[in-house]
Amino acid sequence: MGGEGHADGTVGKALDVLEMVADQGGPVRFSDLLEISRYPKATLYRLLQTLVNQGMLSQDAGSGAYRLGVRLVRLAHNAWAQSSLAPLARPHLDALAAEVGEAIHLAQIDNGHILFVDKRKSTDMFETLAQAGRVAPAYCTGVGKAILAFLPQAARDKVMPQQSFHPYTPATHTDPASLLAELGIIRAEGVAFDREEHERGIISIAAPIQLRSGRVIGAVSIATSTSRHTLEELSALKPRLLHCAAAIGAEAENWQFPEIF
Amino acid sequence: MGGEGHADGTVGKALDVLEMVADQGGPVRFSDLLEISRYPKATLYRLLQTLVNQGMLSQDAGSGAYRLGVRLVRLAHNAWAQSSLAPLARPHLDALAAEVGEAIHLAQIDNGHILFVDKRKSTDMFETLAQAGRVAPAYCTGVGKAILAFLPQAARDKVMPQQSFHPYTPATHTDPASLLAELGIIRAEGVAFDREEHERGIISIAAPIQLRSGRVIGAVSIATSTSRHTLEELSALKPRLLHCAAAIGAEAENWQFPEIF
DNA sequence: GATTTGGTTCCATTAAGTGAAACTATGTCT
DNA sequence: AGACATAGTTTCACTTAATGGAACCAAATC
Repeated sequence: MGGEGHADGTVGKALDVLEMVADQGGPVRFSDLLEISRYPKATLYRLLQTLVNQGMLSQDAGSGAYRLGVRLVRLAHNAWAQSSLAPLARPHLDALAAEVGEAIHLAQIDNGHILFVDKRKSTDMFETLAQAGRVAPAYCTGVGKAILAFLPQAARDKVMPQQSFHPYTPATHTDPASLLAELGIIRAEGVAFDREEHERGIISIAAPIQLRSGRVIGAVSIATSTSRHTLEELSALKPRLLHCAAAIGAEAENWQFPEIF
Repeated sequence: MGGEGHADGTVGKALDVLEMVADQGGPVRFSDLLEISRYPKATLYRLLQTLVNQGMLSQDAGSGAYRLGVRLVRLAHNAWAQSSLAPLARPHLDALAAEVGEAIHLAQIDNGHILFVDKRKSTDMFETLAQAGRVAPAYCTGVGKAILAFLPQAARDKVMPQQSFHPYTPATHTDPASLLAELGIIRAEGVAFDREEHERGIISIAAPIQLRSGRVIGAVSIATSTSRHTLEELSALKPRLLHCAAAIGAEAENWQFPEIF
């Protein structure tokens, strides 16, 4: 089983194409996609047609270029509301943000990558890479490491090979061994630090959000810049952060099944 | 109630199922979906499996209930950034919001319904139904009517039958004829008013965002509550609103094809 | 211990997706 | 203008994948 291609059936292929368009980050022409994908011309063409038909993609009138359709925005609104812990964590993040006055991030893991589902920004003075809906690598972010550390062995084994270990900064982990070593420490301490591993000058302290069963369902972090605070100063916020994470976890507990009728 | 139905191929069906889950607004069990959908058991089962596999749905560990997957949030982030006019309109909305101090909405039309793609809220004192990503009917919102009014005949004919004309308030249009009549007035005036047609106590003034070619690509509105302002007061903001809409339209003009590399 | 309810798997049937190649529409070079 | 490439669309014999009725299994419920 290779690195990628678990495209089950036609639906898988269609979604694969959708993802390709998403990755391009802008309008893509047919021939560009043809080059990137391994699908033959006609097949790709039909898949695109179908996706456009379905409103998942929209086609530029003039150029014929493809971009993601607005239907996705609508679906995601629902997804965010019903599937992420964002709505539930909201008040807790607000409280934490008000108290510490720094940027707060809420993240979940998605297929080996970190997905930011909500955030509060301290001030627009500096801008972290992260925004709600954005993705980031797990191995070099506070939230990522916090989640990885508390993942059950099996899940971690599945996720580790998905990490690229690209050295964003001199402080970035560049191999599984050193990361695993740190994960051990994180398990012991209960929080993870990002020591400018993803972005130079940006540091954070992160805590996993867990259910009583121990299952990790996400992470919260307090992020700041080195010009504003030191790691030690962040460290001082540990109790407050853990409290917030615990509060969110507790609330997630009795939420399993919002009974519909 | 169905209507709908133009499910092309397997992909269409899968997306149809996805939408069904989205509509439920929460975890759904297999049998619930089985009841709602016209698909046979085995077929529905496989479709769900595929979607879960693909991360478009996630399945609750304990109950086996389905909900929308986080992958959607990720995709939507891209969709929002690349396919809506939100990023481009951002500074203009900020400016307008700062100036008028009321709630600003930016919307596009999607399959006959209004999709809010961005907003600025005046104060959290009152909460409009609208939020980024949310949908609302076209026939009873300011932005909706502004867009409908300037749509080319053919497009409008396609969209009108999709309106439900549900009477949210006493002021809501309840038939195509009265709506069409107002659309004429809106075309003449250049702006649309929401006179508590969707939500009691909420009024707005909306302007279409158009390209030089005349094509409508969205609408901006200034919304407020009747307790804060009258329609006449809103009317006074018309020049400022039109200016904002024009500015966004002008910017959208030279944006057609952001040249990728 | 028997029966219902909710979910999963089988497998012959059939429909749907496939893709090489032919075709059309649009530039672009000489 | 004619020739030539380039980008996108359609065709059609072929192959694969989706279908769904029915059987099956598991866990609640009688």
